[in-house]
Amino acid sequence: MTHNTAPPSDLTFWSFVDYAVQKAERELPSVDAEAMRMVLTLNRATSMVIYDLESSVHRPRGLTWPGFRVIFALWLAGPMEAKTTAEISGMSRAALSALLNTLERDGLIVRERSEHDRRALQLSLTEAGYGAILGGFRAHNRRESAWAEALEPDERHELVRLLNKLMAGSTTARAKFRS
Amino acid sequence: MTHNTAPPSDLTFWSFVDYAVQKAERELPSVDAEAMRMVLTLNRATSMVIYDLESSVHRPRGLTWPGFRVIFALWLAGPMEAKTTAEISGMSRAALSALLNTLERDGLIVRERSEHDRRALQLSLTEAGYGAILGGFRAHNRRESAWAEALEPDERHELVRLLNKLMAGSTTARAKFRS
DNA sequence: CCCAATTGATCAAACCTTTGATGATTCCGA
DNA sequence: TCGGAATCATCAAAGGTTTGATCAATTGGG
Repeated sequence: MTHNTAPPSDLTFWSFVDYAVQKAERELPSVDAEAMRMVLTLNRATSMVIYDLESSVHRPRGLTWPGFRVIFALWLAGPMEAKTTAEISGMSRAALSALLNTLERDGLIVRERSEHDRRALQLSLTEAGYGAILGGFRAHNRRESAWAEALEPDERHELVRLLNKLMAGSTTARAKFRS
Repeated sequence: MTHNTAPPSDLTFWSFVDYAVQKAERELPSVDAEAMRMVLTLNRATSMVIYDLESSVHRPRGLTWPGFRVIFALWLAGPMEAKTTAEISGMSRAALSALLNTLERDGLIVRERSEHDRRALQLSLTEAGYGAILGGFRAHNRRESAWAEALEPDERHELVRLLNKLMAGSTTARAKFRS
């Protein structure tokens, strides 16, 4: 990889993946270019979707994306232990702890000590929490629909299948998981 | 959606998407369940991959994931204006500004005023910056390979195609973009 | 029964991100 | 040419994330 290559003048968000993969392939013969392309593309597509959902739906309603995920999980699955909430919403216990401070301060959730294990925390939504999710989720799902329309129904299924297969492979890949 | 449903006792990271989609479909007939499943799955798969890359490759080497992305872009495309760096690495100009403070303090990049436009900032890697990326990228790409092995080659291509089609649809979806 | 190991939660420090405001430069039309 | 508008970067405040440490409650082997 040369040190002082000038960037192509038309380098843009859309062209960067192709540019990066081609250049890496050219200059580093040992690189796994297809894997690189897959991870780059996956990362970009997801951050576009999430940024859109967060900035157009949730922030205007006073929720962050992580905050929404937690309220959403509690809405769907009902009151549960904080440990479970952390696991199913894909965050560490420490991150949830910090996030709960905001949600509790805003009156959306309630923290209670569990009865059978006084170390554990029981989480539940307040009425305000239900209110926050009721309006928010419809708008959220409408935007999900708008995104999904880019694909044909069978393409959506195939995308989900491939993503699930990718995740299932994490065991083989010996991936590191959130603790 | 009932208020006090008890969560199934076996609710886990892996079962949550199915559980959420089925329950939402059952209780909210108007929901677009397939769109919901697609976005949930996309989000999970990506955060697993990124978490693994960041925690197993980059943090042990002293880089965060956003830090890696910026160094990576500068390594591939050479010195460029900060505005371009922000765009191709998918972050806002303000976020890059904050990130550059860390990278500059750690001696990985150099900030210089552009000559033809004294508002603009020219970014380039230091020798330490090159050093950081050289070792890091190989380890990074090896983990990308490990993830990619979960799919057959044609499945990888199909996944990339579908993700690109999804992103291309963002115009139709009138998605909100990072400014 | 008791103490060491484990588990659940929080804290602390460092970092990155968002939105909105502020300053400095440059551009462009009257 | 002059002055308002657009552009580039940074700052400020509020939030969420990470890793590693700390503290309390519970569990289990001797």
